Amino acid sequence: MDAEPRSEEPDGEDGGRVRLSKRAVTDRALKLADADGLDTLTIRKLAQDLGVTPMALYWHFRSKEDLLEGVAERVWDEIDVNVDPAAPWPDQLAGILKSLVSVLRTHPSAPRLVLEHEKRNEAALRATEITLGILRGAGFDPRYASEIARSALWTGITLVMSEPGYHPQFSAEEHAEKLRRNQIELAMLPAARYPRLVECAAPMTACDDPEFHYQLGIELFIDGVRAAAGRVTGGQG
Amino acid sequence: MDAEPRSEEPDGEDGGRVRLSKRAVTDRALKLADADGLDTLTIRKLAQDLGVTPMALYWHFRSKEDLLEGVAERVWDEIDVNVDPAAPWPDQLAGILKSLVSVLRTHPSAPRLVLEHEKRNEAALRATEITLGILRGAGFDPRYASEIARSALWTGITLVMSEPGYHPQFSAEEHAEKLRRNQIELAMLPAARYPRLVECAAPMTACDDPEFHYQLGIELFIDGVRAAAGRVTGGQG
DNA sequence: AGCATTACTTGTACGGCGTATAGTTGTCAA
DNA sequence: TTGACAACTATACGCCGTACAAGTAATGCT
Repeated sequence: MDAEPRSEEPDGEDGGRVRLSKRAVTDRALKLADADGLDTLTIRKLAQDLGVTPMALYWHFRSKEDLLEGVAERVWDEIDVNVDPAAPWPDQLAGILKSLVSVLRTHPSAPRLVLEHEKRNEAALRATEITLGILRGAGFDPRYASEIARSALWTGITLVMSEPGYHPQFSAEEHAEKLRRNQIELAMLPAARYPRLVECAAPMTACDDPEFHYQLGIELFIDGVRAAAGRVTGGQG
Repeated sequence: MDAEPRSEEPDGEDGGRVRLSKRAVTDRALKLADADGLDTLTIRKLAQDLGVTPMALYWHFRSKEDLLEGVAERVWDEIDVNVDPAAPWPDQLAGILKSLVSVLRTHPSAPRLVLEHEKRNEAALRATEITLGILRGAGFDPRYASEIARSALWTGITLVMSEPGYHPQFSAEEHAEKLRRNQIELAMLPAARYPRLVECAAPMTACDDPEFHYQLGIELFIDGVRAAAGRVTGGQG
């Protein structure tokens, strides 16, 4: 069940047949998912890409679900949870969030992977532990700390997914086309009934400045937590 | 393409054959999805449930995607966007959010439906218009208003999806079992390395008081927006 | 009344999916 | 040389969405 090859050094030669490994498979899977979209990733396609039979993957993984969990774990691994423990807690919290967001942004498929395959793994546990530590240090009790830690994770995920025009499955041209149509669609709405939508047609659909989007999103969250802290703790725990 | 039966009154008799309609199909689809989980909903199953051949549904919908969009629209329709225009804007915003959350909570499949099928429809447009109106009234410029309106929608969706133990596809018993295992798993972690997780094992996994979850989530968001308002507007626009 | 048209529904089939099961090969210790 | 075992292949099954074509009941026109 848990078998893994003990041959440590498969070479990089393209010609020579290379044994598969869990890592090799998840790497390739993530690359394919990022390139073509998560739900066009099939076992058969991945196997072909790796030059093996579909069933070969089932030696390394129990199921497709198991495989995707492996990919999600790979993503978690990339998240850097080191923060300056001397900094004020809101800055520490923001630091973790930024780190999360930056990883999710580099892998278009990552948000859905993390969202849909929430099996616990080492890296995820460590990130949660650190986040909880920051919040407990800020004076929140376990109940609040848990709620807010969960909220932080979801904030990071949805920040990336809600970036206007986030549609990993589409090419750049399709994407631009979609944007144009959406903008026109909104702008052409009857201004009498939808004055705000017409007025906001551009910023509702486009995202000329992603940094604004992410900075505002993180600020919104941190300020919310800060307000909660003021309400339920004695101040700077 | 846009055909719809004009016979207005299919009776409620179980014995008599009743013509299908877009509404009848989406109703049944939502009911099935809520009961058994969104991704066990197949065209064949839905058709059997309605007592017709799978292909019968393709008279009313171009594709499964089209059908699901119809279901999502149905969900949007249920959201009540009436708020007291005399109330302070944070209360108005919270009102909309609560209405959104309450609908999503009554339909376990709704969050994913709304999230994954974001085609614009009448009801969604109206909700967005009103939200934008509140934010513009609060003094936010179109860019901020757009960002925050989007953020409000995502906050509502993720609030419901992040309620501990939200797993619509599982039965009550499976659900309880899962919770128990998760809690034990966390509580049994090495306390030296994961002190916070061990300490928060219960509130991280269970949700004895859903109201706390939702109230805190909404507060977090509203307070964040309030802080942003203080920063970028001249106060209570 | 007769008939074409429209509105639905069925029947059949195709290609693709995840994966169960069983068989084949390469590697290496004894 | 042999045999055990890890790593993979071959084949097949039962799902899925849906294209295509044929069938049937109700409706509107003459």
